[in-house]
Amino acid sequence: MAAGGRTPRGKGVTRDSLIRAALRIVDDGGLSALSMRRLGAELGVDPMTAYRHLPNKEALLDGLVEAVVTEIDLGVDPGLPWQGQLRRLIDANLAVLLAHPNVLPLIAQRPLTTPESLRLVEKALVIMDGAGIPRHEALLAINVMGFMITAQALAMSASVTDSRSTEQLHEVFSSLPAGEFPFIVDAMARGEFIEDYGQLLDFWVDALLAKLKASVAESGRG
Amino acid sequence: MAAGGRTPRGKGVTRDSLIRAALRIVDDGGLSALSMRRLGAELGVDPMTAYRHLPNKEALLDGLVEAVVTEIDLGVDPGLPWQGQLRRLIDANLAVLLAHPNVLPLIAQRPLTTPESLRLVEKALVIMDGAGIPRHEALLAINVMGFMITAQALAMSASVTDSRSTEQLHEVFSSLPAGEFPFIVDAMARGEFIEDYGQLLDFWVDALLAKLKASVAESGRG
DNA sequence: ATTTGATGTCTACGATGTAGACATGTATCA
DNA sequence: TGATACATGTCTACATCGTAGACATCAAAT
Repeated sequence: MAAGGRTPRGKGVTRDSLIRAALRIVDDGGLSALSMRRLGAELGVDPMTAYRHLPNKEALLDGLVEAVVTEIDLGVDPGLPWQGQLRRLIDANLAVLLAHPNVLPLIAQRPLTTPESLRLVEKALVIMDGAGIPRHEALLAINVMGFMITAQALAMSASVTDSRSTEQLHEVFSSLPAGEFPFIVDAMARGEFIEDYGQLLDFWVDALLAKLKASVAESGRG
Repeated sequence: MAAGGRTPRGKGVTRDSLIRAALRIVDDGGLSALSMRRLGAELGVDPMTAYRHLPNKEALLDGLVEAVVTEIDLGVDPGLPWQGQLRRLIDANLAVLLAHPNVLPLIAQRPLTTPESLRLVEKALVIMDGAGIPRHEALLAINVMGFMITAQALAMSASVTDSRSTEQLHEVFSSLPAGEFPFIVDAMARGEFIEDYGQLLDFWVDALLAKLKASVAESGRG
């Protein structure tokens, strides 16, 4: 049974099927729903089976992050100006992270040095090089982008998921000593606190692109 | 015994002493070293004692974050230009995070809406208001600062702590298919990858301050 | 003197990650 | 063909975790 070219030994569990099962569990149950026992159950298999394909749970989590990062669509229209190309990359990255909000805490804590995320880095380097941005500045910008995209995704998903963030947050703000936090209370009263995180995205992307543009001008002069 | 004005019931365990003990444990054993049992041992007390002062472990972790954030020195010289004042705030914040690198994963995952971190927000708002920065832009900038300071601290502490980041990272890079990642490999060969994270800090702070300056100019015109 | 409430202790439960021995079936080689 | 090795899945077991719930102790309030 289990059709396929190769005769599959056992029940056909692989590193890949384990990671995809884990992603399913995390996507609709949160990180805390993912235990090795639950993972085994998802595949109808003994919990210990996973350990034939992964050294430990940490490796499973690494695989989760890798799987999500691989989903990022790196296709950008080379006809766009470099700013537009970078923005596309950012949006694509953000979209994927928001599609798997429960994986975000993992992504936030792992270095972005896996081969998968390096594809993204390479792409950004190509774009920036074409724009005449000095290599050093490009690498700095890539770091900032990586951090901010994750942070942006965390903020956006938290504002949707957490019942606290929208509801209890207002409560916290309302009970602030107005004498001690005049500006915050005032901003709160005027409803100036950020609710549209798209504005936050535009803000920092704009700041970053402006900085890069300036560095092009400078190095061009030199 | 246990001198003090009030007659202390029991062994003098308080929410405060628990959190300080927890911070000690985490600071020199990592987050994984912090268990309720270990916490009890640190104070020479039954593990369950903590539950008389905290509803659950989550609350303990919240307390840890709160304790660290409270350490931030908010004193800035009002004689400095507003850019310098903001930079001081950033540096002070960063310094405290780096003093407790093991708490960083917690900070990265919690919303910055605790009363303690609001003191920092208020301070930043005051400075920016004095500089004529529109309230809306100020709030956006504060968000970016919060995220980037945490990310910066994570990057800096990881480059020190993780044996991977300095050592195995070079190994990963060396074994890259040069045909597929020409720019990365090239940058690697020239030693252009970031090692001094101070440059990263300067880079994004500069980008942010420039953006704010521009928004002052614009709103002044309008 | 009696009650009350706060604090600390003890025991116990279910869940977790994973080590180690064992079973089973396929591929390899004599 | 039969013997051997290896890969895969299973089973049992253990230490550790967070924490519920009953109990003990003792100062403060009545």
